[in-house]
Amino acid sequence: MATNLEDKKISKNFIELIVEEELAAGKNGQRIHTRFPPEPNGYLHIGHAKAICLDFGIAENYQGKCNLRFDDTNPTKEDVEFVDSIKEDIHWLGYDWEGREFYASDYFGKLYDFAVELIQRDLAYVDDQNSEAIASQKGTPTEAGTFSPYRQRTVAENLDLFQRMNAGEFAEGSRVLRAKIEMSSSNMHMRDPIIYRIIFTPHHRTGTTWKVYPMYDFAHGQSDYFEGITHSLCTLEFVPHRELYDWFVNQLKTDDYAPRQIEFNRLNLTYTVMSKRKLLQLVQTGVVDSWWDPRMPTLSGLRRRGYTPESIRNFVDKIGYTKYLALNDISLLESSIREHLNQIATRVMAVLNPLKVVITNYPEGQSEELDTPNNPEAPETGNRMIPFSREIFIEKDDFMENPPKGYFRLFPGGEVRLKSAYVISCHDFKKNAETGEIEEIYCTYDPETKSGSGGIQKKVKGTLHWVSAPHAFKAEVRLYDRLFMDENPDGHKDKDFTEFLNPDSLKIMPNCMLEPSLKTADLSQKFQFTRLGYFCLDSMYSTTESLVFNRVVGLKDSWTKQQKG
RNA sequence: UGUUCGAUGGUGUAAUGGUAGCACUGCAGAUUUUGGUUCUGCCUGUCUAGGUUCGAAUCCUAGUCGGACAACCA
Repeated sequence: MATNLEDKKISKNFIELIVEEELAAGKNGQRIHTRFPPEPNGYLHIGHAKAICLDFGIAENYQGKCNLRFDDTNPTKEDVEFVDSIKEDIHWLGYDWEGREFYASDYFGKLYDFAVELIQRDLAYVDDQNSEAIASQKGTPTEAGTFSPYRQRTVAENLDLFQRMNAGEFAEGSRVLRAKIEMSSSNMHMRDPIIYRIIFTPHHRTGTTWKVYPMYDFAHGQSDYFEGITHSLCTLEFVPHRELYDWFVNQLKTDDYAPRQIEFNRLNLTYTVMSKRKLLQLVQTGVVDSWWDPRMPTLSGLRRRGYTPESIRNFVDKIGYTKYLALNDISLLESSIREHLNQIATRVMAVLNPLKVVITNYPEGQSEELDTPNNPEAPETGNRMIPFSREIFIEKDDFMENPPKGYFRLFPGGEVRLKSAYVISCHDFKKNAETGEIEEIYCTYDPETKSGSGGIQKKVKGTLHWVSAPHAFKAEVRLYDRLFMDENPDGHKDKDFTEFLNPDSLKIMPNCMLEPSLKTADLSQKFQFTRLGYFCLDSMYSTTESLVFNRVVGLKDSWTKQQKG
């Protein structure tokens, strides 16, 4: 059968192979239906993007459907705030659920009825013990559990009690409903799992209608079943839940159809943490400014940082789906965004650490407009004019009084080309006698070397970026580095992940000088600051009066690497 | 001393019994008005031991190592 996959890539992941086998066998009438089931208790991160791409991607590639279903079975943790951000992030990534927006809470009635049915079939009972007592009877992975003293209650008594639990007659934690399965199962999840608990916190959608709420295991598979899901894709830690998932579905099903749970490896990235709890901790302790801080691996953070949805989808496609617990190198993510931004970013000039250069043979008060390409990788984007004058700024790093071997930039007696302008040579400089700091440098330019003029093709080693001092405007630029200094910050048993926080993950550069065209920059644009990296406007701190730019990622820099080397 | 899932270069991922390939990283070199891009080359791999087979990364057995599992979380 023809799939959209075939013209995209050659190799398929193990889930696609399963799907194709089932399709070939005619399972479920060759229907493919997945779901993305976030819990609305936090912001989506790039690990969720991996799941989203799989869930929606499988549907897309096999002419199927993918539902969005909020797994909102725990009102004490969930909130509408997160529902909206989750929907926004999925759309931003480029996926759509075509109106099939569901909630586990949509099924509270059906789930309650199913629980009642299980009680009637003597497959569920009300347990009056507290959580400690229940836990102690659970046994351990190597020892069987023991029966609850309430396991043999009559159907009538269970029915009455469960109804009264939901009526609010009993305190939170005083009673639970348990499935009656097998206390000696080698799978802990099968040892009479709790399926309903009493919660009085109002639910974000159903308010105070319910006093009992289903547990994940009692809601997820059944919700899949109600929605006609064929493939319920989740992460590896749910492998032991599958037996229970199937058990409930088998009690529920009336024909051949049953959803199938398949587990894949979650995303781990070097130099970052991915758990919602830890990300929340970073927000609450003020390490970052919000869930959408540009250093966060959240989709909102990556978006603010300047990552494109294309680059994230591309990255996810490259790391693949397996059952191996992998730790993916962050450099692969960085290469994905560089690859995309290299194609689409407008090349502009910005100087982060300005050093004034006076071109002593350029007439005072004169200026001119020079032609420069917007993006050499995309010639169709055309050219624009940039102003040039007697005084310009270059990067402090681009001048050295005593340069080391292999330094291609400016030094006394040396010459360089100014990008899209002229070749200049340095004949003098001013140095602060006390601090030793270079304050100003003096150069002459060669009018014959104007870029694109067809004049003298002088060969110089280096080309520098620059801005015209009287035309440039000041802006703030924020440079980001990885949040953690350890490759696997939460992979140490004896050390807390916060011990590895990088104190230099944010560097604010308040006095950058930018070329005038950047004054009208907007949030939709991506830039390459020539020779520096990729940048975009910051959506939180930028105002029309004072612009703030974020560095998405630096350019590859073999010079710095060589120096440190 | 349980159950269960897994193991292919530094990292991630292909090869579905028939030439171990790709991407990232790293290292060289070429090109370049970005020390970017692009191009070329190089480095490095089937956890171990048996077995099945003409042939094993792939199948079988045992071992080693790693993960998950004892929330009224999802």
